[in-house]
Amino acid sequence: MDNVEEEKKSLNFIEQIVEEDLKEGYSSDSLKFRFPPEPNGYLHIGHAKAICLNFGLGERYNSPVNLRFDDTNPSKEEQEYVDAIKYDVNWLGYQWDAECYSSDYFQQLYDWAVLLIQNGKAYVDSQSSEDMATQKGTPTKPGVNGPFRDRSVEENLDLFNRMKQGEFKEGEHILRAKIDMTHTNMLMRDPIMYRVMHKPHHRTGSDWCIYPMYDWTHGESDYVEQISHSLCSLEFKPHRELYDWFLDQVHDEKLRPKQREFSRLNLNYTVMSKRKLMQLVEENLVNGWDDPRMPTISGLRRRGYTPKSIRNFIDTVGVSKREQMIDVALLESCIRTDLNKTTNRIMAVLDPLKLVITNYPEGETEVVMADNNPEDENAGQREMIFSQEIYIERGDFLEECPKKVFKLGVGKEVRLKHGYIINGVEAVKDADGNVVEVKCTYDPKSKSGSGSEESKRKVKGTLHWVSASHNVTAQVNAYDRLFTVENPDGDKEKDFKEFINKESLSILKGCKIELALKDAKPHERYQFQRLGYFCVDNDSTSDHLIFNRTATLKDFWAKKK
RNA sequence: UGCCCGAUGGUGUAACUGGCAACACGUCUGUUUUUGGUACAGAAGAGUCUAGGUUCGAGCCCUAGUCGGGCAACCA
Repeated sequence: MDNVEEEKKSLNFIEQIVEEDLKEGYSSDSLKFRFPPEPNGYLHIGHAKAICLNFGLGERYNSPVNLRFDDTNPSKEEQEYVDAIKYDVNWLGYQWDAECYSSDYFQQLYDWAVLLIQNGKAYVDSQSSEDMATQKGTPTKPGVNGPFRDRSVEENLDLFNRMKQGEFKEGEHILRAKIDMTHTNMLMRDPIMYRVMHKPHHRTGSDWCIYPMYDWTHGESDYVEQISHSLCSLEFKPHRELYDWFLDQVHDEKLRPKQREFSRLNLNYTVMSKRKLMQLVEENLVNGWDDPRMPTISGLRRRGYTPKSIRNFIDTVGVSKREQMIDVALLESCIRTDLNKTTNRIMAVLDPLKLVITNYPEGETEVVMADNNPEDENAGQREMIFSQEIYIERGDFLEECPKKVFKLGVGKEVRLKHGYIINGVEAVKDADGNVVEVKCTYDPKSKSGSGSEESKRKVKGTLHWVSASHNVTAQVNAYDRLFTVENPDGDKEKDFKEFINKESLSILKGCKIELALKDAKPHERYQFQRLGYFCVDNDSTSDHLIFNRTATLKDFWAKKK
């Protein structure tokens, strides 16, 4: 049955490539993938695409997937990021086969570089970066050979060795591959393989003062690990030629990895580059990498997103070679679908307005039963306390309420969910004319679940509520999109930060929550009836409850207005 | 004056590799509902960037354009 459905779903182009390879002789146990983040920042939803693609392939073909940290630039990389990345990948529900580091291969890479020098395929250049840039030409103009291009093997070997020994300052010498300065692909114009860097590395400490560049490192690392399919994003397409050239230099009879490229994921109303996300964090425009407004995995987690919803989202957007600009509405749809089935419903009043039921016996309370989740028969029921004074949502009262609007008004009735049907009598106002309290009457025979005729009446609106003396006060963080425009970095004139939505966070204090949540723990998720899905924040304590709004419910009425 | 990708409803992805353009999200309309949620039923919305060509037949193949993106860091 599962197979039938599997069969029906068409393969994405990467899966088709793998299938093709399998048909043409790859054994199924030769399949191996990898996810290769650079530990210089936190993972975001775009990385989730790469993670789900690679680990998804691993699951599909029962193949190992390595987690490889591409740590060849000690000036940007930190252990903190390594730890955060591992946490995120696990959280998404994936287990890597081996935890690898490009830095594990520094010695092997060095030995191969020596081999290239010996074969006349690499040389030490000793010019300034400006001179080298000039010689490199432009996309439309071929480059020219530099003066050190024909150094002898012996001299190159000696210089390269002394680079490694730390005899030179940064920028004095670099090692370049000797390919073709007139190549139409700029990347093939004698690309740099090593630079001198007197910086401690988060793993190798001060063992090295030369560090390999990405192009030289990546393919050879794939080769060492025997990765069959090395998947990366589209901008690396031109690098493939170089990837293959470098592999040619060291390849023997072992499996030869192949690089293939797919498009990045972009979401509207946010930015997705690590550099820009870093800026938001460093300039305190958000509260850290895990700010619930951030498109980072950690941000989404704190916001209340589930791994399942993210995986489902990634599955839905697909894999192709055209730049995707996905509507956040799709992401939201994914989390709603998940949470609708799994979260218990709770009454929470975010903007409380006191309501007094004048014909309800003063000082009396009673217990009413409430379903935890109408979508889940096994979710059971809980008790709520009903009393004469309760809170309703300020926005649910309109003194003069039109028939078509399902709210409480003076002379207009409404049902209190799991409670009684009430009828508005009077709006009590302060000196400025603000409504501070609403008086109403209730129909004692209309109690929900009582089975009475009165309880079965059709009433236009149903309100959520919480007893005025039986509740817990909480803070609710209501999040909105971080940017006011669909593509904040799409404007050439304006900086993306000019489009930041100043109302992206509304902190609501004094929210009244049903007593059942008084001991709610961080990460717990609930549906606040009629409002949306909420998640207990990391910093929440029983003394100071904090909820983050994950997503609102779909609101037909809000759109209507 | 170059090289490399890409182009299918508003968005994204399909189309059994040449046979009536489908699915999801979004939008709209009903039904049900003690959440203006969910569920259910239905509708609108593209004739596949353009022009040629091959073919009985082209979104798929070929040619030439157009448009969009990428390529000149001692970044990855």
